[in-house]
This record gives sequence, C-alpha cells and structure tokens, in this order.
Amino acid sequence: MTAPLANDGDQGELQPCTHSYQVNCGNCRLNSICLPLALESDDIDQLDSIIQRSKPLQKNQHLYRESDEFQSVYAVRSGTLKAYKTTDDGREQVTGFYFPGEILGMDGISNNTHASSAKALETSAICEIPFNSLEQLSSAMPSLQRHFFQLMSREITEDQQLITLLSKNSADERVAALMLSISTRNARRKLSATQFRLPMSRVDIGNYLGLTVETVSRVFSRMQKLHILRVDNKEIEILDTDSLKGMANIGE
Amino acid sequence: MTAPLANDGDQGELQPCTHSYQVNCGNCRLNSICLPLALESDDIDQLDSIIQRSKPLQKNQHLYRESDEFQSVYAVRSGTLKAYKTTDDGREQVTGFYFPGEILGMDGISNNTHASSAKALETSAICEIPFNSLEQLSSAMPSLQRHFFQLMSREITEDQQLITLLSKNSADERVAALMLSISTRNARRKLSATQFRLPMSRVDIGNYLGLTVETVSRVFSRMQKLHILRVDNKEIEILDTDSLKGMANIGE
DNA sequence: GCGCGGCCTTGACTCAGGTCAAGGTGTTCT
DNA sequence: AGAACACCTTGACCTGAGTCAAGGCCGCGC
Repeated sequence: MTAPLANDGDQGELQPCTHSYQVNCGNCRLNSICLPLALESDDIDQLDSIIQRSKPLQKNQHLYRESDEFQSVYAVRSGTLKAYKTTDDGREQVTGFYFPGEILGMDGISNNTHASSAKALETSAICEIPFNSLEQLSSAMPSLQRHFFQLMSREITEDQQLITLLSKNSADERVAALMLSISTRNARRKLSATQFRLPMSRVDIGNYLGLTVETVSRVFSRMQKLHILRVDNKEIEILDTDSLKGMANIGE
Repeated sequence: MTAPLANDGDQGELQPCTHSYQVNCGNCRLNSICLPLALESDDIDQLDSIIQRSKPLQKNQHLYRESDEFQSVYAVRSGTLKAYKTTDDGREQVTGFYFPGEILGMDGISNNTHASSAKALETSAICEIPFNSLEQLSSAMPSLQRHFFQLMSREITEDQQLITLLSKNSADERVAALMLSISTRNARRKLSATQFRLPMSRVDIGNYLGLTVETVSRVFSRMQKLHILRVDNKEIEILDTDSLKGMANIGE
C-alpha cells in the first residue's frame, strides 16, 4: 500500500486536487458509499491497484460518449456528472445524475458499447475501474462479485423508481421527489440534507423529469410561495421536509 | 450431456407440459436467447444442475411479490409475466413484460428483497435459478459471470429506453414502440413478427406506457384507421411495419 | 339460452403542462 | 466597466391526454 501523502487523505470532494492523485480506496472518505462491503484490507488494496485516477474533468467535458467502446466503469470522487442519451431525432434524455461515491457506466456492459454519454456538470474527479480487471478480481473475490451484482441491481431499481415517477406523478411530485433524492444523497455523504447547491441547470432537471424548463421554474416558485423551499437560483434550502415529502407522495 | 428425452426437446412455449419437467438447458430451444454465450456443454450441464423447474404458474398467480425475500432469478420458458410495483398510494406501475427466454427478478439482488411483484398473464412455465448457486458457479465460470453482468446491464439499458419513451414521446409513439418491441421479441423466438396475440390487457399496456386505457384504445383505433395495424381485440396484425416505425419515431 | 361481469371502445368535456413570447439576472470575456 | 450570452422566471394561450359517462362485446356460470 502506498502511504497517503500528507494532504490528500481527506481531500474529499470540495477542492479536487489538481497536483496529485495519491488518493486510495483505503483512505477515501467515500468508501463507505462506494464500497459498502466490509472488504478485508488486503482486498481493498487489490481493488485499489486496478483503479486508475486521472486528472479531473472540467465542466462540460465528457467522461464517455454514447457508442464509445466500453472499457471501464467509473466512480465519482468529487463533482457531479449527468448521463444522457440522444434520441434519433436529436433530442436529449437525461437518465441520471451522479454524485460523489456513486458509480456510472454500467449500462455499457451489455454491448461492449456505452449506451449513454456522461458529461461533467462541474469540475469532477473520477476513479476509473477497468472492467476486465474488475471481472477477474470478482471471480477471485466473491464479496466483490456480489457487490457489483448489487450495484447493478440498485441501478435497475432506481431506474424503475424513475419510470414510476414519470408515468404516474405530477410535475410537483416529480420535482419534490428529485429534491428529496438529492437531500438524501447529500446526507449519506455527511453534508447538509436541507441546504445545497444544485449542480445542474433547470433544463437538465426538466429533461430528467420529463418536464419543460418553464414548468420546473413554476414548480420552484410555487414551492417557495408555500414556504416549502427557499430557492435562490441554484441554492436550495428545504424549509419544510414533511410538506416536501407530502408533496412528493412517494416512498423514499 | 444428457440425451434429450423423446417428447420434450421441442416442447416449447405453446403447450406447457404439465406432466413432466424433463426439459434441460441443453435441449431447450430457447437457450440461444436465454444463454447467448457459447457455453461449453460441460458448463451447460453444470448450470442445468442448479436450475429448478416446478409446475407451471396459472394465470394471475404470482411468481414473487414485492418485499418477498430474494432467493432466485427466473427464466420464462413459456407464457408471459408482468412485473409491477405498487406505489405508496396503492396504484400499480407495470415495469415490464417478460416473454419466453427472458430473465426476471434481478431487481431483487440489491436488497435481498424483491423490488417488484411478478404475476403470470397466462399459464406460464418457469425455470428458477437460485442466486446463491448462480454466484458460486459464476465465480468458477468467467463466461457465466460475464453473461450475468450483461443481462443486468441489458435490463438497465431497456429501462432507460422506457424512461426516454415515457418522458419524451406521445401516446402514439409509445404504443407503436411497444408493438415493435413485441414484434422483435417474437421474431427472436422464430415466431411471426407481424401477427401475434397480446397476452396483456389494455389496462396493463396503458399502465406500462403511462397512459389511460381510453387513450390506448383510441391509439389502436387510429392506427387501424390508418391501415398500420389490424386490431381484433387482442389479436394484432402489423400491416405496415415502416409506417409503424415512423410512428414510433425511435431507434429499435 | 340468458344474465352477469370483465374488458374494450367511443364521445364530450376539462385541465395540467407545453408552447410562445418577453423580460430579468448572473457570469464571463474583453 | 460593459457587452454578450446563458440561464431563469413569468404571463397568456393552446392542446394532448385524462376524466367521466355510456354503451358494446365476449366469455362464463347457471
């Protein structure tokens, strides 16, 4: 195991380190999200050894593009990414937002080709996990194999949540649900569950939720009028979580 | 490899055999769909040995229910199933239809709990694949491990297709897309791509596509008037595949 | 054969959210 | 500092799909 360099241990997501990438899985403060399994530290070292950390992605840079050859899955170390598909007639469908600790790119496994594109919404640091090595390691480490099955299964259940949301819920409910989802994911990372900055634009939100920008904007205004949210451009404060949950009208 | 028994080799999906379950993966005519990998025949035998075939499910019987403990994934041998989630306020969201050769239940892996329910739309024969055994076998058989990663990844990309459909497409486009999807899946099983019987009700179709029954019905009428489809209750004939594709306005 | 219940279709009306248009605000580049 | 641009908000209007209501069709049990 490489010894962690002085300043990098808790570097975390806020100021991506541009001069050194000596983070490792053992000292990464996201590993409880990214690797929820109680891996043996030997195992962590093995996993660590296949992971590649390159220099951060700038805002709007692509991590991969639809129809690129699939080589790796990726873990977000800092920043945020959006995944999206382009439809035949050129429109975009945002299929997900990825926050630190979350894994993306798994939709490329089935065809050896990425089924969506992924683009940084802000400067973002990424861990690249070459899939071939991951497969080999998984065969040798049942707990890792299981972990990846679980990760993929979670992606499926989350997509199904979104399907239900799109198919059954009103604009208010959709936006409320997204705010709650971001809140929960923030809390998992030990950040505020009630105050945060949205990394994505209103267009992206609308696109993800199957709404127009105008509608998203009107919903925010409405929620603000009802004192459920304070909205200042991208800064969000949840004033009344219970009402927000009521408005979302869904599980989570 | 065991020699196929006299009558069971091509038993197929039409008349599920209620008196004998001596089908095996080696002689199953769906194995090119279900196991697209060129497995060694030794490997197939091993896989075959962990698969359990029980008696067929009758119409409306559940294969599993939301929040049941997750034990197995399932392959459809004959018949059709629908998977659905029940929302907090008691409404249903159909998340998928499963035809012979297709695998369901993978959404249960992440929590050891099924995230949806699965119910037979008609009498259906099922192969049960206990997940623990599958995991063990996967560790020993890299090609099987890869195959399951791919299957799960395919489920993800299909869900993302549906997300896009729900979020961006009109009622006409949604129904057209579903008809094409069923047509393609029929063709894979060497059945007619242009004539088939819908195993699901209009309610289920509407529910799956985020539409009301009335709208689904109106779309069918419209397509019939345009001579794209012939619709006689559940019997569908595609008269003009190109127009249907035009109407669907999507990739597949 | 008849009556009942489930499923499907059609019509008339309503409304949530889309579209179009205008103006505001914040950020970046020179 | 100022211009240019990207992004956000609000209003007025329109429309596709939902709702409500009625009637038809088909299969099943008696």
